[in-house]
Amino acid sequence: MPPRLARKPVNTYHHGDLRDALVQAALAEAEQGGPEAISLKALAKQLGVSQPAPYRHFADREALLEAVTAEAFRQFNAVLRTAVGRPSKQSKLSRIARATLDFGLRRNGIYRLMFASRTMAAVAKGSELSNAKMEAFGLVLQALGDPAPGFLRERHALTIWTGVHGVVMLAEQGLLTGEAAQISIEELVEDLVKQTELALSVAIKAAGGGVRATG
Amino acid sequence: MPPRLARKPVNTYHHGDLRDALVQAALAEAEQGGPEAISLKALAKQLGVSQPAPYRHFADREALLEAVTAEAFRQFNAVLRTAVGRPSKQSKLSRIARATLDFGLRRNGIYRLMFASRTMAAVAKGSELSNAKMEAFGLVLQALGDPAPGFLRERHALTIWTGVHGVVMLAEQGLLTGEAAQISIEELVEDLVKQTELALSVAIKAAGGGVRATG
DNA sequence: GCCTTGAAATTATAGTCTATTACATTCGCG
DNA sequence: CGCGAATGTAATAGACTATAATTTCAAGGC
Repeated sequence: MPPRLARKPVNTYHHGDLRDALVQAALAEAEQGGPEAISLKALAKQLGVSQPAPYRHFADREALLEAVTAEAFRQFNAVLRTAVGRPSKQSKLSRIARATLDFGLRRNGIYRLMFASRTMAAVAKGSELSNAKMEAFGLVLQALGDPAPGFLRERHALTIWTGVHGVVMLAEQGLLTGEAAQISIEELVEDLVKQTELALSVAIKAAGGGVRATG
Repeated sequence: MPPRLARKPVNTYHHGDLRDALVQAALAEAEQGGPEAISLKALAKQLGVSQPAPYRHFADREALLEAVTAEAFRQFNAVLRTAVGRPSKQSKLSRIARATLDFGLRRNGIYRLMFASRTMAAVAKGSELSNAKMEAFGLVLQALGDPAPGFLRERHALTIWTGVHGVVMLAEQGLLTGEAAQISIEELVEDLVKQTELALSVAIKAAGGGVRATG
């Protein structure tokens, strides 16, 4: 008397949802060992299918990596949205910077998949992946708040984003620990945020006293 | 009448300097396709030796990558030293930031080898590689000039370094081009430099008006 | 000058991974 | 029900890392 499973008909020839299972399993692998830890063969074995089965769903390893990266961006964006939405005494910019830092350090394998692998470079815009990427940037833009004119906001969004990105990557390399850095990573990011906010306010004033929110 | 070659006895069973040849050839490969483009087998073929020959000189692929990375850092440091030393109207900080950006974009495969691969993570300090890495940071520190007390210099050296690093990595991902960025990469770095210099001068004043150079 | 010795290569081979081809099975729609 | 598309398997080829056993060569002691 096999319990009627609404989905996932166990013990069938067909897996049921191999494509999604592959993406999820690969994401778990990447979380541990980064992009290079993803092996189609190992994933197939782990999921109990034959070794070439994944090729039914992905043209090659790169195609799987792309799908995994898109999923990673979706999770990242969810984290950013939470950070932006949560009420706090800190500025939105500070919250989003901290959230990015946290994600980048805790889930570094995935972070590297997203930002430091060759996979992203060859991606067509308009693709699932490209869109997810753009959304992430949009969230940072949004975090800078309304008071600045568009081009200033963008400029400073880029500054903060690249800064945090650099902190994450160098921290993972061990370049920010040990005797080289008496300053903590968190302090460094906080510095970054303050610098950006300072520079933004200066720029706004310079742009002519009474600039209003432009959207 | 074969021309007497001081070294490199062509056509001998022993290559002569396979180790160094491997490092140089691997560096060339990495320059094109990044760390993952380095294949011991391909290098052996290219250099005209048998496939396992490289293992006489490197325990495994990772050991070669480490040696290559060390060499890459030596070249990078030479570039930085040149940038610092060259007389210019721009600040040292600006020059070193631009030099890093230029290196990171032009020789991105190598840059990724140095800063965005897993190789660096497991490196013992005191090693050839670790030392080369530390020297690079020292040069950035030095670029911030004398007027700041040590801890402030370090703080801002980290800020500028992480910022430029982030710009390079995101630019390579295509995240700073297209409609997303109406600002040029060079402008972004210049912004970064100015922000850092501004923040540093503010910090120095805050630290108590008449702070002298402390070395 | 020979002869030992060790470094630096070589051939042979095992094992992992990506990827393709040809064949088998199942789902689902008419 | 039955047929075609989707999804899976088995078999196989080819690239790469790595190890083991063997061969070549240069060089120094006697």
